[in-house]
Amino acid sequence: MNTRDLEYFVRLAKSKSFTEVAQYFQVSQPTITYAIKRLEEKFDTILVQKTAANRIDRLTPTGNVLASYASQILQDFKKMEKAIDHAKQNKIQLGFPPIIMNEFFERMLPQKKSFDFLQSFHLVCKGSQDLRKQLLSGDLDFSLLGSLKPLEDPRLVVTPLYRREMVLCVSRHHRLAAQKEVCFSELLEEDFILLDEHNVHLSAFHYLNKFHGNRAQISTQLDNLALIKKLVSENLGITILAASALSSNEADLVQIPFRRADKMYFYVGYAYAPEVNLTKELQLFVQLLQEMKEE
Amino acid sequence: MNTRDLEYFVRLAKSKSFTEVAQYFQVSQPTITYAIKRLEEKFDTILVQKTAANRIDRLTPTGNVLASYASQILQDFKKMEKAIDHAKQNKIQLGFPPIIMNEFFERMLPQKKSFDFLQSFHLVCKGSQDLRKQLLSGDLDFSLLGSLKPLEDPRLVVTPLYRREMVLCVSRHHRLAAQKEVCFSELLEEDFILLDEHNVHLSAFHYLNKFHGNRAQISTQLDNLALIKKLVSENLGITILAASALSSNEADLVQIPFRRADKMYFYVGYAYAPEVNLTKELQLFVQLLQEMKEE
DNA sequence: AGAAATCATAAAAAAACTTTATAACAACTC
DNA sequence: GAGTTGTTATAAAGTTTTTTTATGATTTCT
Repeated sequence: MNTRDLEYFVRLAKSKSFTEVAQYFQVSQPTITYAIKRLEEKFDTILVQKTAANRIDRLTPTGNVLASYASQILQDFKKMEKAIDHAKQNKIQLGFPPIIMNEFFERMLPQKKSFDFLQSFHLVCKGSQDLRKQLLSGDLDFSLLGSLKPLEDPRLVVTPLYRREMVLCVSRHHRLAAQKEVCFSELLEEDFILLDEHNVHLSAFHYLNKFHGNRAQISTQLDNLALIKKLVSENLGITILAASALSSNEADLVQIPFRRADKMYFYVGYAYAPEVNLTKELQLFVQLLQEMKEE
Repeated sequence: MNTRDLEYFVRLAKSKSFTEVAQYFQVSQPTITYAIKRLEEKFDTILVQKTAANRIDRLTPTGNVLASYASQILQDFKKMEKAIDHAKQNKIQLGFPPIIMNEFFERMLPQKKSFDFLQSFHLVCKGSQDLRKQLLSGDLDFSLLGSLKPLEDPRLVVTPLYRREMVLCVSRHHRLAAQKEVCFSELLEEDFILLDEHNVHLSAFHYLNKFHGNRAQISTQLDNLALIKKLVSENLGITILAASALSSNEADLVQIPFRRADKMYFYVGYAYAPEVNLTKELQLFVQLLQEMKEE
């Protein structure tokens, strides 16, 4: 069976016009008519309900089923093509949320064995939401993920690793720097410097802010964690981070836990699409992650 | 692109001989040669590594990736065909483990609204292991599942509902019938009458038995829950059931909880393949299940 | 009522796929 | 080591599948 027929049909299911589909694929109109006929014959069913005037009325139940399965299958074809492209380049596409990346290198690089082995990976550094999408579309083979809720996704093979507390991060010269604990309500007048959209930090801020009546303001949003730390260390604002996102040598930064009611956790795990088979390199990497978890 | 080429390739990946594949599909040998060539051209990569003598040495990395994705996709095609067949018959294939079925009808039938609406379903009553397989192969559209561990499966959309304690079930004339609690070690000499393979009850028995040194014996295995109950009520043996599997009108049967260390739970939930879209009927059914959960 | 748009069908053309026939080569066999 | 067998590749012919062109039937719009 030819997948082109499925492409025609999936488009038809949306556009509801044979002519439009033909134009879209730059083929003649009978091409579409015959393609649908072929499918109807193959599955021995009527897929499209027509009006008296031979216009498309709507899809039959079987048509709906076919449309939903076929569009999934076509996506899987694209995924497959991407996976083959990755294999050609001999590099595994590996996703890494920025905050986790920090922790990973902080901990792993001293052991240096992680260095050479990262050569077989191409690192993609993005927010967890984007990473998840890219896992599903096949752009990534494997990814670390962070979330404010325990990780799960029925479409992926997800393994949780550990969780870290979300903490307030301020300059050591900040008025709150000496506090043992902090409540979000004490921060309503502060300048928040946060990672931009798609990142968990922003969600954590919004969640706490909503809880406290949306009275706090974001002053700056950046896409660069290092820069945020720089700004905070110069006391130009404060930020919210996972406890692990701070390196030991950042003496100008102070992290303060939130009070009970405002405590949030950052859940870290890894995920991959069920079709992906873990290469030796990935298996090694998973082992490394597991070791990291146990520390 | 023609899926036949993928079928040829997937077979080739296993058999490692062009000739064998050709014989298997009852086509001439050059057909296979050309099919592989087409794929190699399409993906612009070499899929099969040959020896000097043009024999197959092994698959290249891209070949491996293609083989793994392609076989998944071919399975998905079969799934799609089955789903279309179900839609043709206008019946949703619904899986039901026998013990859950009992609880469901016990609770739902008095409300009678569940009756007419079951007409849109074709019920398949099997052990949860089989049901899970059939969900994956597309033979089932939706299924209830039971398990001794909290339900999960990355390949399915799984929703947990509730759990029930596994209990010992004996006749009211049985020597233990008056006991408030029982330890598996007290049962080593008993005649166990259990559901046959693929059922959770058997696993529960094996688990407890192993824990207690495999000293107990199964006397009878049947595939019919009603018959088991009948035999137990006539004191011909004892069995292990989920607490919910007993109806209120079965006065001859007594259920006894296990002692702490021997306690096991039966987790109940429902699952479906991610491609399935829930019809109105299924949505209603899910609602019913959720209500059942809350009681 | 005429023009424009939609889909269906038949016949021809083009493209894709398979077969037949044969060649090349290595691996056995005696 | 010459002959036989088993393997895959290639070219050319043949077959099947898909697309196009051309056209007709019907409806909708103006």
